[in-house]
Amino acid sequence: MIIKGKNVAYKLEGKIYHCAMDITMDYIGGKWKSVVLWYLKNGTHRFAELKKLIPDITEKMLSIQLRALEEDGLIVRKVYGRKPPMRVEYSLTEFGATLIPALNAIAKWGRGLGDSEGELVDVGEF
Amino acid sequence: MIIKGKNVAYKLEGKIYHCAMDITMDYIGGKWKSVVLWYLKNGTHRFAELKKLIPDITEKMLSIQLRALEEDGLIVRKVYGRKPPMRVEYSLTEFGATLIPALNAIAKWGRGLGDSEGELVDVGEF
DNA sequence: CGGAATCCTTTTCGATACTG
DNA sequence: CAGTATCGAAAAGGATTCCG
Repeated sequence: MIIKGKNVAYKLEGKIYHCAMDITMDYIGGKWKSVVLWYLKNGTHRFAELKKLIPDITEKMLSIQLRALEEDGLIVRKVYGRKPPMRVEYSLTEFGATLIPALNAIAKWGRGLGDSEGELVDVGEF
Repeated sequence: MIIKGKNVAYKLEGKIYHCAMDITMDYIGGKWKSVVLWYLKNGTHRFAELKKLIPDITEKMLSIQLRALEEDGLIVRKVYGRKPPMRVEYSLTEFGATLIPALNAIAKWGRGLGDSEGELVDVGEF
């Protein structure tokens, strides 16, 4: 990032970013985060629901992603009940909701490509 | 992705995607691709120019990312001259240009966060 | 129900050195 | 100038089992 002949960068939470893309990608990058956010975009979901919506993710990965997203302040985790059959719900925070336009743009491009170049396949066995 | 009670997915170049986010992320995900695309968005750049614009990337990584982006059809590589002091230019393809709205949305969010929460630091030593 | 623990494999990343 | 080659470290991802 070059401003008026000087090399400058953003410093955020101790990390240096030379480019705004980097910042966003640090929040939504990786294989799963954007997908999880996508499904939380339209409302609250429980752990098992997310696992069903994202069949290819393992529970371990889902757990890791949810905790990372929570640490970043993008989602909230709410626990109902304290004994084993408990209910945990995840939803976007207000901060997380600011990502929605970007998420929509990303999904729109993917959908466009999928519709024009790809084919729909049935994966009903899930 | 659930349509009328059936589980369907996109199949694109042999890969299965359950979610449109996935498709896009396959093209722009990872640590460097989006940054490279960002700098090519506004015009052609040479290898060494990109290296300067993205100080933290190694030549190896830059090379790998550029080849991956080329394989995906997002950028073109043009070589001028065939003997060692040669000139190689990279630029977005028409297909790559369709990503610009999404890239803009991603950068906008990062910039917003950087401006409100981060600080600008001088990294003039580059 | 909603994970955590463990172990393992795969992929990515980075430093350094070298080349047509 | 624009990369490759090589190596090793680190991170990401996956399968399975177990637990409050």
